[in-house]
This record gives sequence, structure tokens and C-alpha cells, in this order.
Amino acid sequence: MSKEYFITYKRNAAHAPVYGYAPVGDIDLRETFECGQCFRWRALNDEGTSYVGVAGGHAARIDYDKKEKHIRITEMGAHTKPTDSTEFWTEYLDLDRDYAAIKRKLSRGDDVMKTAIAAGKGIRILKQDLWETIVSFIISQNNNIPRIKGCIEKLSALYGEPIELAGTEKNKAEEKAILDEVGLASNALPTSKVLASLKESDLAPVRLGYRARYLIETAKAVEGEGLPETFDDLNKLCGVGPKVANCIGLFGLGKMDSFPIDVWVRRVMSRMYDFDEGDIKGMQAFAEAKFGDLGGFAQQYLFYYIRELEG
DNA sequence: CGGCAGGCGGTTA
DNA sequence: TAACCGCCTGCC
Repeated sequence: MSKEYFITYKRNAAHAPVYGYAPVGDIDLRETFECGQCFRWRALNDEGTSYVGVAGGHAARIDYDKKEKHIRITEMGAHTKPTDSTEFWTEYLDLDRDYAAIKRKLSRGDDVMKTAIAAGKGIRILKQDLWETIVSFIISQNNNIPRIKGCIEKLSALYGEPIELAGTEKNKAEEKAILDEVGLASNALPTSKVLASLKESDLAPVRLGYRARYLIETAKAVEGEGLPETFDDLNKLCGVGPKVANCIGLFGLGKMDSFPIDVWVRRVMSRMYDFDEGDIKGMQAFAEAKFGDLGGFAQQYLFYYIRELEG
């Protein structure tokens, strides 16, 4: 049996101690925030037990208490939308899902998955805001992680709605200092409406390269036709091919059968399942047949494993 | 200097 | 529809 952790929520604004309390399965902050699914969380210590991040208009600090086996979420920023924070974080961290059961299923009769899961058994797949996921993964293409992170912060700082920090003036100053220290903007990612109104030259300071055009085109499409709902919708967006569409489907639409294949997944599939590295179609078919509805979880365990090994 | 990084769009056969 | 190619940028 996996260990039980608990989550508590606290808001600076009200100085309320705890207003939510929910049992969750295995969770490891480092594995969750550094398995490639998100770009706006930063470690505050070497142990990886404390992170600060921005998501869906919320800025928060999350601490893992080893002794109490709690994850404590401290909201730093009042959300711009009237979202219930307990609900928001529960959905974002996928707390209602039984990861122990998923890991058992994937491990059954599969030594490769057993090995991969052992490396990242505290991964949770974040349910992220759809538009933010689209923007993030368009930026991610043919790019490296430090630069992706930099682009996202610059973009947010320039054109994103400011997040109103919570609490007393002293609280706000402390919160801002923490965000500054780790290089996070206290802004949400820009909306599709804002991005659709920009010219490519407006985005020059963000250093997106040729992705600037993709973002603006996609923002215009979303403004005109609404947000995508299916894999086919996603694939029609400018700058969204099969890999990016699978990432958006998995992290933004909750399509847990998605199996994004990037260079790392190709690498791990060739090493561990003996595929030819160029055989993307074969890998996709294999994942569909073998992992089915759990493809996204399998992909994250495999990705994290190979990154730990060779990244 | 060329190679490369969590691919994609466009062109060609 | 599959195979190629060029691509912004920053870092090695």
C-alpha cells in the first residue's frame, strides 16, 4: 500500500489556519513539478519539499511537511476569477484520483513500467488551464526548458493580467520578494483576447522566434472559434502538431489516454521497449494497445525516468 | 564556428 | 502521406 498524505489549505488574506483537508495518494512535489508538464513552478530548497508557482491566475507556495505528511498550500495571490481555492487546487493537483491503483495496473506484468514508476512514483498529472497549456506547449516546441521558462515569464510580465497578492502590505512585499527571487512574474499568462490583438513585433522582447506568429494565429483562432475540445481541433491550431496536441490534451483537457512522443520518449521507448527511434507510429500504436486510458500516466513515468537517467 | 533543444509548417515526389 | 528542410534563439 502506498503512503497516505494529507493536504491542508491556508490563505494569507484571512490568516485562516486551515479551510480544507483532503486525503490524497502519493505525491512528490519535485517529481510533479519537474516531470515536464509545467513551467511556472520553482523549488525553494534543495530537498524539493517547497515550491512556489503560478497557475490559472493563482500564485501559491506549497510545502511538504515530512513529519506530518502534509502538503500545505499557501495562496499568495488572490485569483482574478472567482474560483473556490479548495476546488481549484484539488482539481489542479488531481487529488481525487487514486494513483496507487494506476501504478498497480501499469506495473502488472511490465518490468519496464515497474522501473519507470519507481523513479517517479510521486508524479501527479496536473490539470491545467486549457489556454495556458496551449500557450505553454506552443512555446515548448524545438526549444529547451530554461528558455521556455524565460519566454513564459517575459510574456506574462509584459501582457498578462497582474495577480493581486494577498494579505497585509507586509505579506504582499514578502510574496513579491519570493516570486522575484525565483524569477516568476506576478502575472497570469496573457489571455487569447490580448494575444490576438498583438502584432509579431509586439512580441519581439519575449524572444519567441518563429513561435510568436504561431501564438498570435492560435489566439485569433480561439477568439473566433472558441477553445478546442478534441485532438482534431487542437491539431488545426497553428503551431500545434501531434506532439504538442497530445501534451495539451493530456495536461489541459484531461484526456488521460494521450501519449505525447518527444525525443525523450523516443529515446526511452527504444532503450526499454526495443523500438527503432524513428518509429513514432509504432510507439503510438503500442501505447494505445498496452496503456490504453492510462497512456498519459505511462508517458510521464517513462519521461521522468529517462530524464533522471540521461537528462 | 556548427550542433542542438521536449516539433512544426511548407514543399516536394 | 511520407520524407525532407529551414527555422528564432541562446548556449555549448
